[in-house]
Amino acid sequence: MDLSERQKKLLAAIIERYIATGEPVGSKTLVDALGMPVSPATVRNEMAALTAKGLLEQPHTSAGRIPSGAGYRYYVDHLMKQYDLSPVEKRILDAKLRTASGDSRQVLETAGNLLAEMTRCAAVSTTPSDAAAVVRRVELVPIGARTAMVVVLTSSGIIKSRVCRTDAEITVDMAETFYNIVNDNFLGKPTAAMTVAKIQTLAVSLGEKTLQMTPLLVTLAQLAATTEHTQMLLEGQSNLLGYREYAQNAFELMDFLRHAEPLDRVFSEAPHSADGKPSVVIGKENPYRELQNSSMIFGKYAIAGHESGTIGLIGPTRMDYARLIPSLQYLTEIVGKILSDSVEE
Amino acid sequence: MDLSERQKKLLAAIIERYIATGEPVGSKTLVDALGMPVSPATVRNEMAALTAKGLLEQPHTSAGRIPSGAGYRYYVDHLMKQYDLSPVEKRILDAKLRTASGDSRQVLETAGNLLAEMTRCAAVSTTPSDAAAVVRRVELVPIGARTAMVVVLTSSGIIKSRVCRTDAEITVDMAETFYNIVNDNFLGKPTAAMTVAKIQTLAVSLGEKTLQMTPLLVTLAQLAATTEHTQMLLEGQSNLLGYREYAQNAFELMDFLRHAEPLDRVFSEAPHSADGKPSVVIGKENPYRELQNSSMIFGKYAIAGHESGTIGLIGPTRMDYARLIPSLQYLTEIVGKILSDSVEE
DNA sequence: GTTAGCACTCTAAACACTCGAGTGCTAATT
DNA sequence: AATTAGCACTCGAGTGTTTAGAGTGCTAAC
Repeated sequence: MDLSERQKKLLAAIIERYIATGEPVGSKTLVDALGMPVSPATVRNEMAALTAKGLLEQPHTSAGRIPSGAGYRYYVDHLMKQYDLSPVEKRILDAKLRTASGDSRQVLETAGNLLAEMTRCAAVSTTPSDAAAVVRRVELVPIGARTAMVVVLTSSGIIKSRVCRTDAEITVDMAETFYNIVNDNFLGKPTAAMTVAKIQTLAVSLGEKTLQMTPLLVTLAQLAATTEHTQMLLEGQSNLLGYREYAQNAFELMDFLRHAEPLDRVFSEAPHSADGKPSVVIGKENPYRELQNSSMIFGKYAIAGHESGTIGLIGPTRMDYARLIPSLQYLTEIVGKILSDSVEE
Repeated sequence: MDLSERQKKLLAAIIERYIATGEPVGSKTLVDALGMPVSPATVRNEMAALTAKGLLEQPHTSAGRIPSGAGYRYYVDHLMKQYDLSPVEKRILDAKLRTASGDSRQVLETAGNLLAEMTRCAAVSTTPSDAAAVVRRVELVPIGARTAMVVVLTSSGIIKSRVCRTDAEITVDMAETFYNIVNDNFLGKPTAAMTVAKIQTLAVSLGEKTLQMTPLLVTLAQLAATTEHTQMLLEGQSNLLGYREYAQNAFELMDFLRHAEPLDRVFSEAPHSADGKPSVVIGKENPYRELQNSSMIFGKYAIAGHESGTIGLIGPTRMDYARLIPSLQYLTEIVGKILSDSVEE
């Protein structure tokens, strides 16, 4: 698909104007607003050509043009000039995220909130996960006579903890047995191996002594499960209501977003550029019907060098790609950096 | 306000029908649907009487009646027959909540989700808090050479933890100093006393040795802060989009809900019945304009006997009070019970 | 006290009409 | 050969009018 220089300029102008206003762009408006050194008629001819190539669409005969999916795609791939965040904005983001640091979920939550606020889109993110992770450390923190906190640390730096209540009192002896069981059976093994089933067979084979501590072990298994099963976080969905294009089917989309599971699949199925650049999925390119008049931008964040989770944006197809892509990219970077901090080098 | 038996019956019928259909109820429809042993004309007379008393309203002269705020209020206070959850439903709720147990936030989140799902309303909840809480225990869990997890337990049973990274290596000696500082200064004191400012003056007075551990102490202060500042959780806001009455101003309401702070105030300001029954705020009774065509039902849950947080429902004024009130009540009870489990007796 | 009957009211839907932004084509201009 | 002015045409959004129907209030009869 080759376009003349003028066509490129025009296409970019049309798309940018449509993104800004949300209304079909007509030839006259375009010439007036952009001060192009040509007449509306010329512009009309070019627009007809671009329409023929499938880059523009006409809602009806006597309306202006709006970009087609292919139009956006061409724009994103070839025309768009990305607008990076200013150093000041970056510093503000940094600061806000740092204060949330500590719990990965909280970092992602604030990241999502910031992103939603900045972009007026819905922000989605998945908590870190690493299927190949290995159990690196388990700790039992006494809280009360019959309550303890179980802490798991994996090789990929994920830390999870949960409070657990046992039927019997937790003695030093019992804690020791717990550590022994853990050391013998789970340390250095993949988290996936630490299942409830495995623990039950273990409890049987070890006999009476372990009976009182099954709650502890079960909690451990549950924690292991959460390190694998990634959670989805969704922020700022209400932003979408501000856009004309969602006036009718807002409910459908929101309902879709609320059921995290398919979204999770969207991310893993979608093509993602290898080089750390965010991926863009535009309108109909999307496999799910509910998302076909939306676009998504998403990128992976890496903890200690491993791609661990995704942060994404969902908004109308006429989103401001030129600004949002760099914003998202910066955020994935900084989130990765912050989350890596809790992993030992 | 005294009504005849027939008027009561009629009012209840009108409200219930309006709740179900969302459309103004006319005299004929009412007689047909309810098989009342009177004619539409009689019903009309009674309706006129109820309108005169301010319990019903007419959108326009030739439409049916809809309940007024006062009408709902009368219904909720005097007419409504509450529908409890069935034992089966209760058991299902129980089970689902139990699996989330461990982290109070997670319990509330699932509770909110379940509530939203069941009621098709938005569910709000606040994490437990207790201003009078005292620091009962602090633990430092080693994670790596320079990473540790700080755990705080308060007298009201709130447990919070966060991972912290220090500049220097964490030695046994250092941990001991940390415990000493904590024991001497914070244990048994209110969480509110454990502020960053306090910690800084402390660090100065104790000199060099504590310098390396300020990150740990700061984390501690942050944790203390989170035990006081309650968080708001909001689930199922998209449910609201399903109702006709929110067609236009959905955005306004959602935006209001998203900014948790005022909602927090709503809960604390609103009158709450003393006896553990949920409170109901109907339409215009609400102090905030954005909520004035919504109703709220909310109740407090208690951890170990102390009222600790709120769970609430927000929906259109024509919500199904008869079912939602008992559902909410049951949920506050069970959430309180589950959260109390992690507190020692 | 209840009910049938009837005139009255108001909304929502259907329809006709106008206005204007925008188009595509053709012929003139550079 | 590319550009542009001119012009007839299209279509949607907005406006006024009409009509059907649901629902009401009132009166007089039961």
